[in-house]
Amino acid sequence: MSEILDLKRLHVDRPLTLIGMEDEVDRLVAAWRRERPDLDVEPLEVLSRVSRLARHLDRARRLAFSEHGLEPWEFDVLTSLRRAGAPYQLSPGQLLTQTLVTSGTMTNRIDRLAKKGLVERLPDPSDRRGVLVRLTPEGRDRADEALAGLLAQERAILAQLSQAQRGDLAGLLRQLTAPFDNIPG
Amino acid sequence: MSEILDLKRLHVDRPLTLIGMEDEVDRLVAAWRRERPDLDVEPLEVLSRVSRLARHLDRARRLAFSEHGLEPWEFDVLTSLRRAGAPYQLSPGQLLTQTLVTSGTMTNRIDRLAKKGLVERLPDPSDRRGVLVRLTPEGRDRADEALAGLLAQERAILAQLSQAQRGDLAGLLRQLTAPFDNIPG
DNA sequence: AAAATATATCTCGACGTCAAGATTCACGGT
DNA sequence: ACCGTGAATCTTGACGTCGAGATATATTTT
Repeated sequence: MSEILDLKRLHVDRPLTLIGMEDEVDRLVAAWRRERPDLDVEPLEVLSRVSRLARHLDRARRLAFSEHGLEPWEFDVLTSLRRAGAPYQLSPGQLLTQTLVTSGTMTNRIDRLAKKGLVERLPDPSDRRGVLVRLTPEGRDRADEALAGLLAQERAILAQLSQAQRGDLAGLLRQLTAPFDNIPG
Repeated sequence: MSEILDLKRLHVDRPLTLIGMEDEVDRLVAAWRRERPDLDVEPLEVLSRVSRLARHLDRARRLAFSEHGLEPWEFDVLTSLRRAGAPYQLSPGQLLTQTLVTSGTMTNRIDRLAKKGLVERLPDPSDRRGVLVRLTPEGRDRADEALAGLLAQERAILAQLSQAQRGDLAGLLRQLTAPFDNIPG
C-alpha cells in the first residue's frame, strides 16, 4: 500500500486543523469516490465516523466497566436510576426512553439486576398496571464507582481536543441529536 | 415539567451557536450536575452524544435498508466488498477490520449471505488456510441500491448543518477516531 | 355505565453477536 | 527436512436484544 502517497494527497485536498491523521473513514470515502465517482458521498464523512466511533467507545467502555464488575447495559440502567435522585426510582417505561431499548429487553434487564441485588421492583401505588424500579444501596455505590471510572477514560480519549474544540463538537452533535430526541424519534 | 424554565437556564449558561434545541444529553448532564456536583461530567457532553446519535442512526438505517430487503449487517459486508473494486473480493480477515466484528460473527454473516446468493466463497489460491469472499452480480446491485438510499437519508439528517459545519464536525470526529483506527485499537 | 381505545408491563421464540477454543496451514530458524 | 510459533478461519455454547403478541388496568367516548 502507498500509505505515504495517500497521506500527501490528503493534506493537499483538505488541510486538517493542525496536523491530522488519516482514519478508516478517509479510506472508506476515498474508495467510494474511486468506485462510484458519480455519487456524492460527503455525508459519510460525518455519519460513518459517528457510528464507528460509537463502536470503539462501546469496546472501551466494556473494558472500563469490567474493572467494576459491570456490563455496559447494567451501567445504563443503574445510572439512569442514580440520576433520578433519591429515592432513586423510575418506572420501566421511563427507563425505556432513556436507554433506547425495547420493553422486552428492559423487563429482562430488570430481572437480572434484581437477581444480583442491585435494584428491586415495587408496585406503583398510583397505577396498578405499573411498577417502580428502585436502586438498592449497593446498586447506587456500584453506579457511582463505575461512573468515576468512565469519566477518567473519556477524559483520556478527549485529550485529543482542546477545550474549545470539545465545546464546538458538543454543539454540532447537539444539532444532530435534537431532532431525534425531541420529535417522536 | 418546567420545560420552559430549563430552556431559559440553558440559554443563559451556554449560548448555543445559533438558536439551538435542548437534547437528551443536556438533560442527562444537568441531572448529573444536580446529583453529583462534585464531579466534572463535561466529557459526557461529547461522548454520550456520539453513542446516542449512533443508536438513532442504527434505527434510521434499519428502516432505510428494509426498503431494499437488506439488514444493516448485510449492507456492511456487501459494501465493504463493493468498495474493494472489481473483482469485488476480500478475505474474511480484511472484512473483520472494516466492520469491527469478531471472526465468529463474520463466518456466520458470510454463511447467511452465501445462502442468499449475494456472495460466494472461493479458496484463496495463494494460501490454503485462506478464503476469498466474492460479491455476486446480484449482491453488487443490492449494495449499490442500498447505498443510494442511505445517502439520501443521511443528507436529510445533515441538513441541520451548514456545509462549513459539516466539514468542521468531520474534522473533529477524525481527531477522535484516528487513534482507534491507527493504533491497534 | 358500558364500550372502545390507549397504556404499562411482561412473555416468548427467533436471531445475531461474542469469546474461547479447535483446526489447518505458513514460515523462519536450525 | 523438522519444529515451534503465529496466522486465518471455523465451531460452539452462552447471552442479550428484538418484535409481536398477551394480559391487566386506565382513560375516553358514547
